[in-house]
Amino acid sequence: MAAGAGVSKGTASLALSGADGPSAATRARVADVAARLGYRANRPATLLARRRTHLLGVVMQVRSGYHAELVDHVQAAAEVAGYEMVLSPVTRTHDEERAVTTLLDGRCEALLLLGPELAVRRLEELAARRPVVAVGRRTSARAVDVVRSADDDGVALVVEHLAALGHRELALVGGGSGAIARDRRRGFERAGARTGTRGRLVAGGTTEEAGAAAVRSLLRTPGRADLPTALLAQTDLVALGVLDALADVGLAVPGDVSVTGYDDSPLARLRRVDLTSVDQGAQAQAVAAVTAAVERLDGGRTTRAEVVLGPRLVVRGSSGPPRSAAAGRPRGD
Amino acid sequence: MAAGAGVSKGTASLALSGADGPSAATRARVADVAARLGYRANRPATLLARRRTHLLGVVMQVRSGYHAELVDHVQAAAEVAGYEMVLSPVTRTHDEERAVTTLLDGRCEALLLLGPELAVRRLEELAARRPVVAVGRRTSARAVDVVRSADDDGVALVVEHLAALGHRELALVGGGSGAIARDRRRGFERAGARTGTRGRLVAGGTTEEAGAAAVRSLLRTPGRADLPTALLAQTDLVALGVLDALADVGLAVPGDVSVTGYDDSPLARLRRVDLTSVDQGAQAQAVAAVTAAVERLDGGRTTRAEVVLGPRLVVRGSSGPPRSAAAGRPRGD
DNA sequence: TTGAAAGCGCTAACAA
DNA sequence: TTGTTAGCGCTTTCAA
Repeated sequence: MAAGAGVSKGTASLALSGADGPSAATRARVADVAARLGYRANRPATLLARRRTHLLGVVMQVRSGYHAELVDHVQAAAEVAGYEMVLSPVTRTHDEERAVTTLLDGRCEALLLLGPELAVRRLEELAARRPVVAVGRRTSARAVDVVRSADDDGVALVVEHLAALGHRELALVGGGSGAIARDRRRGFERAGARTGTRGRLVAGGTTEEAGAAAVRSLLRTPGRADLPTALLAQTDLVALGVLDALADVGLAVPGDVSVTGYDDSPLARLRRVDLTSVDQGAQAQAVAAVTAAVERLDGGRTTRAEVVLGPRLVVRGSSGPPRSAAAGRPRGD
Repeated sequence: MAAGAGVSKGTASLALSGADGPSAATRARVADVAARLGYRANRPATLLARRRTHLLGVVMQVRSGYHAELVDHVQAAAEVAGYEMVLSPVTRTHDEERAVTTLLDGRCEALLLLGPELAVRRLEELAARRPVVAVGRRTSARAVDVVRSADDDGVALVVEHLAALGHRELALVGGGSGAIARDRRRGFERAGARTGTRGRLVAGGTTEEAGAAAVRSLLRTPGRADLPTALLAQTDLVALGVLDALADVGLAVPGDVSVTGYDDSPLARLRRVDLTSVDQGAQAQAVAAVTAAVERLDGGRTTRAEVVLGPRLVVRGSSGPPRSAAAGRPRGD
């Protein structure tokens, strides 16, 4: 290739990478020969020889639609920043640790972990070696940058929306012990106090079935008269379970009960589901995550960054005024 | 690292890779030092030095849930075969051509393309350089192996299921000019002839909205009396649109009209959707695709392989006997 | 502005 | 069984 253009290997390398040195004429000649030969640099060789790789490693849950969306935007943001994204999926046979190891071995300069579930001490070990950004999840790991949306505010938006519709009895469905669940619970409680609504918590997991089970347990509770008029599910998937269980017992949504989800996943947008939900802003998170990594790599930042983005309420057909409120008001307001 | 164990670099390399040569004692010592130092081989260097990379490149549509499922299984199958999977996602900023280029530059030994949309001549160019497997999509490209499920048989399964329920008037919704659509149409027509059902085609795309539009156009057709009693959507997503449009006009499913989808995506499994669909067997396709690649790489196969897997009907709540059949039979059969 | 040469961290062939 | 050596295909100094 270099021989074909009558220049040395080194000059060809400079010409192709666009570095300054070679004259315009040489540049053109090299580009020409390269194109004619279909020349492409050997990636491993380039990566080995270069001082820096400009590789951003991303660990994603391959089955997660939300992660897919993030990855899409990270890819774009990385390119703008002059980096290349390398994907390492968590699958049935490759857990998160393995995914991270693959990226490290591949000489990625920074790690973007989507919804990481690694132990805090492991995160800290990693962060000691290179920039680590946790996306979508709070972590106490020092030196790990965090990009997430304000889960408490997100739930608060929902509570305020429901309160404005006239709901007074709310229930938060789902939970668990994670940081996300904790934040959402806190937002729920504070917003409840602020809006004068009564809120209760109903245990539940993160699956459709868990949502359905939560509703069934709620219906078994004595004093059915003061059932909540609105159910806030912690994720869209849980909300689907809630919707199912309500349909099973003949309760209308939003007539008898309003239901909301969280994530604004493609599911929520389906007309058949039409779920009021909370958009966490995948693009903004992706951009912030790439920015955080690049700031450490090129900007010399060494202090911890925590970027908390504002969520956005997306109102759809699954939430409406409660029966009592509708009855108590003049028709057609 | 080699120094630490008191052996040469070469011996250490052999010991770590498990090749035979080093004695058990040396092996242990090297493993020990490596573990203590947290030594990990530099991937680009390894890839550059090795004769073979044992890398299987996979191009996927990052937003596709079906591709995600395939990737999950490909990862597992590749590992069993002694290969490593490298993912190259198609995103908003990286088209399929770019995704392929990335894999080629990275010295992948074979390419698994999920639902490829590259031109036939481009596929042939690629296949001239290394094994290429098209997954889920027929192609006339010579030398490109194909792994797909029998789309005609899949639709035929649905037709037979509906015919057995008593349906006589069917409609296939969706289509387009692709190979997949063509196969499904053919299966629809042949199975229709075989089962004595009358089938019509309703144009439609591959989105939810297209499904809804198809139903609306069908309802505008004069002679509403002989509307089809069952609608076969070409994908689950299209089926969702169909379900919505039917609900809009107050037609019950499956009471008034039965609806079926295709893909058996997570969507179809949602209880709120509960869609009769066709499972294409992601795991079997993944295994077949990896096998095809490995046969060429290690088995010396040079003839084209086309693996056509049998789809599986998954009956759910969206299909049932037509009103007329139900009325014509004794109650409770 | 260019060429020559060293070296990135490994593997693999060959000698010992 | 082990050490030595020569690359793998690039990038990046340093001289010219």
